[in-house]
Amino acid sequence: MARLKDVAKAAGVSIATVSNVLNGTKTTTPVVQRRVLEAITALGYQPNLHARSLRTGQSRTLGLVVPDLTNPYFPALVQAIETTARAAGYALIVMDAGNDAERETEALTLMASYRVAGVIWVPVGENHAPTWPFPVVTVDRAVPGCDTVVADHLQGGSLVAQHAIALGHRRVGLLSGPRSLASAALRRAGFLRAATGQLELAWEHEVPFSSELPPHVQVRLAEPGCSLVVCANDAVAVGVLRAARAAGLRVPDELSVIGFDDVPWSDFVDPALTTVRQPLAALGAVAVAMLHTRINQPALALQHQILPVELVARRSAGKAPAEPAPVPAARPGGQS
Amino acid sequence: MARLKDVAKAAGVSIATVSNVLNGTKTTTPVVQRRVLEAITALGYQPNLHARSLRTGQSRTLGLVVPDLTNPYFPALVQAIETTARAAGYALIVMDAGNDAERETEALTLMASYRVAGVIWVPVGENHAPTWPFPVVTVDRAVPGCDTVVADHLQGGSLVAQHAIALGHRRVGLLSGPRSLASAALRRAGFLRAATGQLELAWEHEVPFSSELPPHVQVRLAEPGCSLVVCANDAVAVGVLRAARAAGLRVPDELSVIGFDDVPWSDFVDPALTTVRQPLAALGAVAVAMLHTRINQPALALQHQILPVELVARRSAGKAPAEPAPVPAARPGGQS
DNA sequence: GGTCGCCGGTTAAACGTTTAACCAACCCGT
DNA sequence: ACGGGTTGGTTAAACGTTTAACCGGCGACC
Repeated sequence: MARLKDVAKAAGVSIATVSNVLNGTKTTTPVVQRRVLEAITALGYQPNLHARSLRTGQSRTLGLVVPDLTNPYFPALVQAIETTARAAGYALIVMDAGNDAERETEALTLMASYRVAGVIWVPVGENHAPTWPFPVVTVDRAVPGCDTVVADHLQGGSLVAQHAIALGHRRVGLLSGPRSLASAALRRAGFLRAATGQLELAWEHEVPFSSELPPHVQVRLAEPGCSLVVCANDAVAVGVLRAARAAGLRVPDELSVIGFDDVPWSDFVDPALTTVRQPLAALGAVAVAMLHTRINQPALALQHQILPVELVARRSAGKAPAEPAPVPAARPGGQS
Repeated sequence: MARLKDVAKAAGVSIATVSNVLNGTKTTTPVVQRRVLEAITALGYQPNLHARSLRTGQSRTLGLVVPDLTNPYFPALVQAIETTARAAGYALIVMDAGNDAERETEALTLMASYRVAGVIWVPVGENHAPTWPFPVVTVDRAVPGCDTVVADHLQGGSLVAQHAIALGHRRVGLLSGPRSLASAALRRAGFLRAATGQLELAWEHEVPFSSELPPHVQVRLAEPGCSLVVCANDAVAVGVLRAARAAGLRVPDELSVIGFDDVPWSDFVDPALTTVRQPLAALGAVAVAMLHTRINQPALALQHQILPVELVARRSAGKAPAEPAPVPAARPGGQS
């Protein structure tokens, strides 16, 4: 490959001059500038970023560590990160932690070897934050010493509750996600807060983020005793859809279902899922923006951004069915 | 960050010695070896790969260029590539071409600047193959000067036909993908070949890879005139599912549907899609293996591997319904 | 018209590695 | 006892950049 030296020789000029016109470090006379640029295109010169990084001590590479690329949540995030990173002049080294804390630290130390300018990190679980030799911004989970950008799960939960109320539901079942995950806990909290006084919690179960529902939940769904099931996840929403079908319950006529995440296929299942959309693209864009400013101004105060989510109403959640006179506890004087 | 020099000083030994024990270049006495290793862990030394690459002229980084990360086909592929690449000691720089040929070449030239050891490339469309300064293996599409690994779309097509025959179908509709894409053309060819003599092609339409079906196909599906629709894609299969539902046709009782790809959610739609699974993980693993050998032996003959696919039978395709005596064209003597 | 400052260019050092070339000491066989 | 091979270590050059330091010439200012 052509080196700076070759360009210099071809342009009849010193190697430093080529470097200068290349990055506009010093002013140059137009004629020599033209000669240099011509030589560059003629030789198809591409700067050696290894050499540049070595010399300048900074690199134009960002790292990205995610727990599991096949999680439908991530592709859109990764895409947004890659696109905005490249637009800002960074390339992206991606590593998959395989949902394993050990492989995750492995990945992060590797990132150190590659001398990335910074990394965007979606932590796999609860974690120690050994301090890394590069700035880190975490996405979706807060980690003590790091900048963070998360979706507003709390708001998401309350949006669900509001929607349920607006549709006229009274008794709802709740399938909440692993309590140990901050995001799941926040969704639950937001939902419960906005539900108090308006919605009655028929039952609640804590389930993993999966469409394979545990047996006791399946039997519960055979006779839900509520008009709406609020799910931790689009995946568990699909599980509920299945269970409902198995029980002969028509969705949404007899039972409404609400998911969370708006994964790409939530519009493909039948009925299409009413769910809460996470601002994946914005999450990614903000993450690289934060990282970029942190790289340039390491001393800045820690940032913590919370991005708004959005309820997308589709067919899986409909109006509450006319109450089958459900044990009229309060008799306001009507005939019984 | 700690440099080789620091380790050397801490261990009371020369910088070259440290390098030697680090990569086992020369034999060293056990005592000095221990001292060096201790110093390394004590200082938390991580080699500067930029410097190493600069010196050795080779890098431990691979590139990956894909048309669109949000395409459900890719995450599993990317994951497989990343995992096997890292196991082989490479990091992976990922770039999304945004389905745009221009951004794609942009990405590839950038890869040159990063001096990647080689790149794995899923080309966005029909293409010129300007020769790149690094080895390239393409996935899913053949490109003249490159090693290639593809799934056996031809076999996939014929598997579909065989399955249809086994289920007793006679008249089928075919929604084939863009003829300009080699993969789509192969699927079609494989299907038609295996179908001849056994299956009657009621109709065929060429559709884009999308679940939004063009209007004329929608009206066709309102009265399909066949017992099975073979789809170019899982996405279009979902489109067919929708149209069938709109037309009041029960799937699979009245109409069977077969997709292609086995995207992650094909098990989530209702009914779960019968489809053809592409060996995504194998594709990725083979791609990096090929690239690895090509990097080490540039002069080898070009490779072209075709990986077997697999039909996964789910609920969307069932037995052919008893023929409603469909205009008995051939009268074997029955009363007319 | 002499001097000062700027302008446009060059020279050379440095970044952190690897590795060829060199060297001292030691072991062994004669 | 002496020389040659081997063993375990060091010195220094090189990879392709950036950038500080240097320098000649030219225009401007007094």
